[in-house]
Amino acid sequence: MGWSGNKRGEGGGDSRRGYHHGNLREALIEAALDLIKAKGPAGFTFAETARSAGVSPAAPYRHFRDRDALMADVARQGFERFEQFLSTAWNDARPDAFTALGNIGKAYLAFARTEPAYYSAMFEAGIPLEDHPELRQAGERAFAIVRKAAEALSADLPGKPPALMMALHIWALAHGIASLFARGDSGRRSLPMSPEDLLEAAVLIYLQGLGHKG
Amino acid sequence: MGWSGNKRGEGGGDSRRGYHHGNLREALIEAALDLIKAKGPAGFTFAETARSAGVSPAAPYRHFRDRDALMADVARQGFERFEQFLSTAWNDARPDAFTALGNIGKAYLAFARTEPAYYSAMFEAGIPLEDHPELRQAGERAFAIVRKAAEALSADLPGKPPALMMALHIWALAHGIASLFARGDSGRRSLPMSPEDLLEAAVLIYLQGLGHKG
DNA sequence: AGCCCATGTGAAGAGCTCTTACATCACTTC
DNA sequence: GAAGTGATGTAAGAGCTCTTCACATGGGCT
Repeated sequence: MGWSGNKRGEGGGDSRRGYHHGNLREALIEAALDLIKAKGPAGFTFAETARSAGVSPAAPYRHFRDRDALMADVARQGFERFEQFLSTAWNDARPDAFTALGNIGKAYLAFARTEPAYYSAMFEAGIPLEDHPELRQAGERAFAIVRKAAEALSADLPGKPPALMMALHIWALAHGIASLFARGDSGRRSLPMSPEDLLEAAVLIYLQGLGHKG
Repeated sequence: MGWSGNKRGEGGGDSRRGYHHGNLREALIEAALDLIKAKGPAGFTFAETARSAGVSPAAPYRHFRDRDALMADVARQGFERFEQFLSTAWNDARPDAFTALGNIGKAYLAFARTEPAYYSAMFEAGIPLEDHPELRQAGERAFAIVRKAAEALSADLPGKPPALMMALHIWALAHGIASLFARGDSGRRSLPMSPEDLLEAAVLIYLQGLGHKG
């Protein structure tokens, strides 16, 4: 697991000084991200990733079993960053739960917009979750942030609506808006308002429907 | 355009007696749908589609410029069916607008579940809309059904909230739930309730937030 | 009947995947 | 420190698939 350190005693931006790359695993993931960003999740091959990282086509097989394993690792890393991102936005319900939930929504859309490659790998690459349990777990950890927020809000609402249901509704709403309207810069559809405003309005209406005092 | 009739006279299920296939374009689309259903939108190739239709690998190039053109045509056909599906569910606001909107939601999820191949081609294939204007138009015609429903509901709500915004919210919600929870039979995540119930509850809460009398 | 062009075929070139044998380096052990 | 050892990368190649060419076929029009 401890794959974080670069083995060469670094001294500069010089990328490959010797025979060994030194950090090929990370370099492959970065190359894959660039290719996904440029040509979509289906638009890259194992050999192309190797070429892009400056190694022979056989080298990646030392680190990943096949293309899907690389894609799954990109997605797993994406979910971990996503969890961080959402957790920072939630910021332990500060200044208050309602505002913090709004920040989660903005963070969700910001992630989809600024990290389209991760977002594609996570949600659109079609990786079978049953073959990659660690990927499923990473996704559930990210969802847990939204669920925690829903629990905090539920406590202040009349009748204490089920937090899991609220979390699923909010996640689906954010995901739907991100998928349909906030992908890449060439937005897929024109809108009368920004995706962020659209999501904020939806969440506000939804919470009012649950008895939140606007 | 008149591509409906089979040119060869005979009777019988015999598929290709002569040199020409007779209806290759439609056969390729059907083969592509089967392959998308089996292996995902990225899991088929032009040559494989040809093989599946029983012709040589070069034959499809007479009907579609490349793989993307075939995929775009599948998606366009999918949007047209989708529009029909939603329109039937709406049924001109019968028996009443609220019930009919619920039927649209159920139809949305039913389409995603029973036609996963079309759904994948429409929303997950990553076809650039700017390259295929007829595809964008087909998508907008389908969205217009939801917008019509939103307009009917808005008229009965206090303050007449903007129908376009309502339609976008409902579409995003349905799309998010379909993408996350109602894909294929190997559902991606376990749920405490069916996707249909989840969506129905969300729409109900949302409309209550807009002042709908439950 | 005969021309014409839409439609389909077959062969060839390019690229990808994955394997096997070998080369090189980092770290350990004496 | 020097040799051993395992991890990491290279080179070469078999088998496959995709895509493009020139060529074959036959339905429809005059």
